[in-house]
Amino acid sequence: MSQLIYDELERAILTSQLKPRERLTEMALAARFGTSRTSVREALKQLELRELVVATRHRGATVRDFTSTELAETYAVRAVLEEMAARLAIEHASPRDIDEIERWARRFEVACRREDLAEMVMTNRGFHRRIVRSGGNRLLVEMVDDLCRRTFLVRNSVWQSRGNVEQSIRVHTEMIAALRQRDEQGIVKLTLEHIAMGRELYLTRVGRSWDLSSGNRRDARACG
Amino acid sequence: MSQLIYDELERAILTSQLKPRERLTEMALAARFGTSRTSVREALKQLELRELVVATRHRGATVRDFTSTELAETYAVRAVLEEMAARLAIEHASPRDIDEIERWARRFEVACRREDLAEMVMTNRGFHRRIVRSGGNRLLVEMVDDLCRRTFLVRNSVWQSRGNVEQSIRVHTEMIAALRQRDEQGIVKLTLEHIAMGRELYLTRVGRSWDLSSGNRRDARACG
DNA sequence: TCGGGTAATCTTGTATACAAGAAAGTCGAC
DNA sequence: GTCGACTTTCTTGTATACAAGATTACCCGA
Repeated sequence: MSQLIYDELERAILTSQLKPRERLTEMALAARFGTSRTSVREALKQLELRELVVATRHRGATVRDFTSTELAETYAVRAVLEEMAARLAIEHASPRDIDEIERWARRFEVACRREDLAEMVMTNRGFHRRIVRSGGNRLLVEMVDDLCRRTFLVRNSVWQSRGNVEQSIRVHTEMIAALRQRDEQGIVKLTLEHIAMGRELYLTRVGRSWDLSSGNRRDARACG
Repeated sequence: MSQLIYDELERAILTSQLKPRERLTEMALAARFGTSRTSVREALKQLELRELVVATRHRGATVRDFTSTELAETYAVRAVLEEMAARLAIEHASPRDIDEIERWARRFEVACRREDLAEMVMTNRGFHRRIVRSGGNRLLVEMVDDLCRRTFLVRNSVWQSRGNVEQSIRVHTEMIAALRQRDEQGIVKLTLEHIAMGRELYLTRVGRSWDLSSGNRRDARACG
């Protein structure tokens, strides 16, 4: 039951139905879900450990908004882990894996044509997660997924630009081709470019709009 | 309050006072800590999300024991992240950082001389965590720490061998020297060797003693 | 002696009650 | 009118009660 509440809240946060800084009080959620505070509490605890909300004593949970520094750190680690995942996928992905990856890419395209933002977020996540999964390291799947969750606020703004959507679709296609050809260098390049696109976007959009005020503008500590 | 219970349980698990497969019932823990089930419940939930225990419906939580495959996955990811951390440390560690790293190394040596296993676990953890922290990426600190937690059962057996203890102390010393000389290749080499040592140990010790029976002996999916 | 079914027990899932502490609103004094 | 202290309200922290399900133990029969 608390898992259902967690899933619903995660979905709401990832699709920006709940926005950063928004407050989530246990009683309000309990009323909304028609349950008691106990289940809500567990769901919030889980959200807190996954860093999607931040809880403060006697003030309740608020949807987390990441600082520029924290996002930079996330992208730096993601780059390293997704590069590893890409290499593993080249080595271990079966034809069936690749077929399924391609299905996710198609679902993403459909969502793009319908301009269904929530579905775009979910299918893009499915696409990338399926690639990592094909590498065979299940821990890596969890870790990359955790990192992707942290970048939700960027992902939502990414796809308000038609150009970025087109580029995402193109990169997906090229990644599938690289997988089929077992082109390790190719997929690593695409993966790193894809992540770099997200990072650039947060620098130009998020960075400029509200994060300069936080005064926390150290370099990203990216690796290499 | 639940945080105190969490800390105590984590410590007990990491130092093998609580062994894998051992059951942790909410009521028993509540009685032991002189509190109610509520706080215990939150602590257990946190342990579960950190993967130190596994909870099954209506049966309670048991200290997790990782399969050979899961440990292999952990070491593979750790290698990649610690390599990143080592490079960042070379680039960003200040002299004060390195001094503090050295202090942790000394505390570890003292613990070794006293053969205080719990203190050895904690100071070794502190040493490595401090290196990662000196790189400046705080997310990376959390992630590496999470991974280290998963290898507790190996770490405890590592240091029952005098030779391994000596080697750990030697590697620590060499890592500090590499940091002072900003020797990137050197520290990467040491880091990867250090992790490989742990992996070899689980293969020879844990792997042979009880995990072959699980029949789950796929390759480690290590990267590169 | 072994197997199956039933009942007792154990353990978690869920709801609620009470307490404490923080935030916010209000009243009064200057 | 504004500042400050006080009171009210809001929200979480903690304990407990009840329900449901799973396991376990036990008993009976073959």
